[in-house]
Order: sequence, then C-alpha cells, then structure tokens
Amino acid sequence: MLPHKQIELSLQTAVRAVLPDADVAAVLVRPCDPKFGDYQSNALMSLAKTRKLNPRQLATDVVANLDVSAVCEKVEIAGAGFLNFRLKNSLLGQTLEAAARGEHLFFAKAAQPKTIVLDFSSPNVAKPMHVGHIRSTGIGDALQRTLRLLNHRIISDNHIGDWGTQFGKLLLGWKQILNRAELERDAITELERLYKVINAECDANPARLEEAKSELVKLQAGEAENTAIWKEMIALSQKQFDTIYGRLGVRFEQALGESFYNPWLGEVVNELLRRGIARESEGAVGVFSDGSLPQKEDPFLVNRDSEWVADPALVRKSDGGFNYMTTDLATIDYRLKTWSPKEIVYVVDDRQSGHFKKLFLTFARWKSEEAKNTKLVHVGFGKIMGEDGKPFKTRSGDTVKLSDLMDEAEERAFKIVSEKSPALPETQRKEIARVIGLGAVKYADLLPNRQSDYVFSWDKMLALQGNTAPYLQYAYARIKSIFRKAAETFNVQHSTPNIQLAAPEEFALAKHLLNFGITLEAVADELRPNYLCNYLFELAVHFSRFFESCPVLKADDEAARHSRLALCDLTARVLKQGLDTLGIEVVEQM
RNA sequence: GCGCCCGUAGCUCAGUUGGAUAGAGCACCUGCCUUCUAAGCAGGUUGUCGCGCGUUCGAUUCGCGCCGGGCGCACCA
Repeated sequence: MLPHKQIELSLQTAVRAVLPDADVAAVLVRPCDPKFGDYQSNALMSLAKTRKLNPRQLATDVVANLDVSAVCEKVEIAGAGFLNFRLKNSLLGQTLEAAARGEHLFFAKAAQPKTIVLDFSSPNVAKPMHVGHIRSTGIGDALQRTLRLLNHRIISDNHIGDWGTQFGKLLLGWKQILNRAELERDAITELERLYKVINAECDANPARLEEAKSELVKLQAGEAENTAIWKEMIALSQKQFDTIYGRLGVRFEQALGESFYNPWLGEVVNELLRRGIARESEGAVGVFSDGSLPQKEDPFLVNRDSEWVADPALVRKSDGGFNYMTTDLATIDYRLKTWSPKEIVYVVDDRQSGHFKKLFLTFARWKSEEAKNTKLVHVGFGKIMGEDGKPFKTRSGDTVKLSDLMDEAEERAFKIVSEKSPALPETQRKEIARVIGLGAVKYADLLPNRQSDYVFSWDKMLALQGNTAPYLQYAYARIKSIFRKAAETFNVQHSTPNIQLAAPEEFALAKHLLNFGITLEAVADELRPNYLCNYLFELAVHFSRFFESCPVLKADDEAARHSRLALCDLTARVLKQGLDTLGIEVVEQM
C-alpha cells in the first residue's frame, strides 16, 4: 500500500476513535508544500467546524490516537489545525525499491471496478473531421485510458452521426451532380461538396428543398436505392474515420451510430405518450415540464418577456420524423440493457448542456428505477479560439480539417527536429516529428481546464518550451540517453538497487513519483485530464533539476550510480505511462 | 428578456473536500555547454484574484447584487 494511503487509513481510524459517528470518507491527505511536509490533512478543521469544536483541540485528540510511526516522522499540528506528515526516508526508499522491482508504479487499481460507458468523438458521416472533434476525441480518449489503467471496465462508444435530415440533400446531390472521379480521389471532399451545393440550392429554391425531403422520406422508408447509397456514404466515411483514428491512436470498443437505434424510436415516443410523459403540441410531440423543479432550474421552461413559457424536449417532429432527443433516449436504454453500466459519460461541447439536462431528466421520468442506479454525466468543454479571439478557422474562413492539422503539426515538428538533430537519418527524424507534432497538439488541448475556451496557437504548442508535450518527451529522451551511455560504459546490472537519496533534488523527484496515483485518481474522479498534464510537467521539472545537479554515470561511487539509475528508470516509466495515459507517445531519442 | 459558462501577472493559462506568504509557461533582464541531449538549469521583475456586500477562525474557491465577455433558448445535431 502506498504511504499516503496508509496515513489516510490510520488517520481515519484515529478520527473514528475520537468521533465515533463521524463520516471519515472526507478525511483525506494531500501532497503539500514541502516546507510544511510531504502530506497534509485539513479535514479536522471542517469536522471541528460542523461540530463546533476547537480545531486545535480536536487535532490534538486525534493525534493522540494516531499511530503512523511506521510511515512518518512525528506528526505536526500546525496553523488552525492542519496535520503535517513527513515521510520516513526509510519508507520512501522501500517504496521506490518496490517500484524498481516492478511491484507497482505508484498507483493502485480501483478496489471496486466500475463499468462505464464513455461516449465521445461522434463525427458525422459525409463530413470531414475538423478541429471541433479534437477536444471530444482527445479528452474522451485520455479518460478511457485513465479509467482503464485504474482497472475500470470501459465501453467507449463512438455515436457516429449517420442519420438525419442532411441525408436528403446528400442523396439528391449524389444522384444528380456526383463526380465519380472526385469521389474516388477524395470521397469526403466530394461528399462535402454535394452537401454544400444542394444546401445552397435549397436555401434559394423551396422546390429543391422539397426534392431533398422526398429523398429523405424514401431513405427513411427503407427504399432500396437510397439505402444502398446511404450505406456507401457510411462506408466511405468509415475509411476516413479509420485513417484519422489510426493516426491519433484512438480506439473504440463500439461504434454504434445513430441509425442503429432507428428500430426503437417509434416505441420510445409511443411509450412516452402512453404514460403521459410526452404530449402533442403544434403537431409535434414533446416532453414538457412536470413542475417538479423551481422555474429557474427547470430546463423545460424558458423566460420570455418576464413570463415562463414551455421549452419542451421534442421527441417527434410534426412531419413524423424523430430527432436526436429520441435517439439519445433509445441509446441510454440500449446501453443500460446491454452493459448495465454504473455510469454513462458524454464528452460533448458545453453548448449542449441544455440538451443533456433535458435528456437526463426525461430519462429519469421514463425509467425511474434504472435512472436511480445509473449516473449520467455530461463532461462539457469549451471552444477552440483563434489568436484573433474568434473561433479557430483557416485564413479563408473554413473549419480546419483534422488531417490538415496533423499534417501541419508534423511538418512544423520536422523542421525543428531537423534543426536540433541534423545528424539523425531522415526516416528517424520523420518518426520523431510525427510523435512530437501529434503530442504537442494533443497536450495543448488537454492542458487547459476543459470547461474554458482556449486559444489555439501553433507557436505556443510547438515552441517546444515550457509546459508542452515536447518538454516532457525531451525529459524522457534524456533519460534514455543516459541508459544508452550506461550500456556502452558499464555492465548493465539487473539486480535490485538500493535507493539511497541524498541531494535535495533526489528527494524532491522521489517524492513526486509517489504522487502519480493520487493524480490518476483525481483525473478519474473529476474527469479532468489536465491534472495529469500538470503532474507530468512537474515531474519533468523535478527530473531536469536532478539531471543538472546530480551526475548519474559520473556519480561518486557505484552505489550512488545504481541508485540514481534506478531513479531515472522510475521517472522514465512514470513519464511514459503518464503520457500514454494522455494518448501521447514517446521517442527514445530526439 | 431568461438561463448556463467565464473574468487570476503585459500575454496564454493552472489553482484538487473553503486553508498557511495565490502559481506556471511565454515575454523581458543576468549567469551556466572541453563533463550523462542547452528543446535544458539557476536567479531577477510582474497581481485591487472584474467590483461590492455577506457567511466563516479563514474566501480566488460558497451565497446575493452589480459590471464586462461568450454560449444557449421547439421541430439541425
């Protein structure tokens, strides 16, 4: 068991001894400012507050019942009632040695693994994937990797947009203006062109719109020709998705598109109608407020001219078609029946938060038992802005395609790699550029708090200085370089080294390694990969300081050399594992 | 109009149950490569945490009211 967990459990036991009825779940320890110690708990102050106790007195009583002598030096009570813990050096050494033997990598698997459905990325058929998909895909992938690492069962499901009104226009375009040669050359661009041309015509000419609608009706009715074309469009899009996800290194357990749920949509609406959850209005069918929430908090109400009016969740349009609320309801139902998840997490743009509020409330009304046992979570995120402060676009004002973005990242990285390491063969420089370019883009996207908008800047992410992926990859490459040199100079020893820490840089690095697991758990609890980014950046900073001031291969004696090599190896392993958890690769040399 | 999100250093942003003197990167200045990768390290400068009131031993964090910005408000997803 990792030291901080031992402290936590001992502390909880001590708290229970003093306050038998206290809820100790919130009695936790956190890494803290080194001037106070290695770990700190401030839980006693809030316990004292709710019970109107003197916090210093409570702390004194708890410490009297606390036995952490195997783990820590004397526990200090400080300030208003903080408990400060300083690890015993012997235990720190033992923990590192156990890690060096491969017994752990500073994190523990979840005691109670959960089944979680993760819904992310969700690109649309017949459209190019663009920057708008980076955040959902990158955050979603980092979350699935984190949760899997902690032993949870994750069903990642790509809810592809393969159904909807746009197919009427696409079908019309396919039949009338398709350029077969272009379709073979670049299918997505040609499909996009079809949509744009027909869409413009529909805007200008209602008769064209009627034509498109009738194509859609035929598709929805299962007419053979349109169904065949639709399937071909999906297949062509799937190729694009496969290429891009391949480059990104993102995998899904499932890719059940919207159309998968078509067979159930009619019954969903019928049941909602039958049970009075939905009703007809202006020809459409919608779910309206049931009045169970205060007006201000009710997503089914909107205030217009200081009057609260209905803002229903429509589940059937007046033309009889269904919309995405219906599909999403059927999707939840299917997921629950198929996988019995504890949670369903949607990694989707914050702008859809209103939709999810309505969706979750509607589902709770529809299937109240299931809803009680399942947590539905919307993990929202902000927009990507250009350096002009407006949504990120190309110079000509188009959305930036993901494939172009990745190409440019690799090209820019290649220039820098060639400049910094001209001696490396070109094939190797290309591979390094691929890993660094892609890593820089992914990291820049994961680093900001997900809920805020962030500014996309090539120069910032590929300046390759400061808190960027290349800085972390560089730290890793430097470690690997040490081991290459070590292999030339010494017989590489596989015996377990004794860790002996002396320099302050060694202690700081070692103690930071121990916090990997706390960080992973924080990412999992709050679904925020940026915590891991910051942890890894700090780890790289600690390593760089160590690297500057503590010679490894030229250490004073063999024992120190072995100890430092072990520290290097553990740092490399955590860096690699951590970056992998963010979906970012490393290179041995750069 | 109503709701949601945001406002922290010149710029871009962190800030983990409310905690101790609010942090990082960039930019700017000064040192450090005949010694493990200088894509680095060490040091220096930078703040009415939008404004006000309240709760609290303690507020960037919680509540209320303003100001400023973004987004969303029935048959697109």
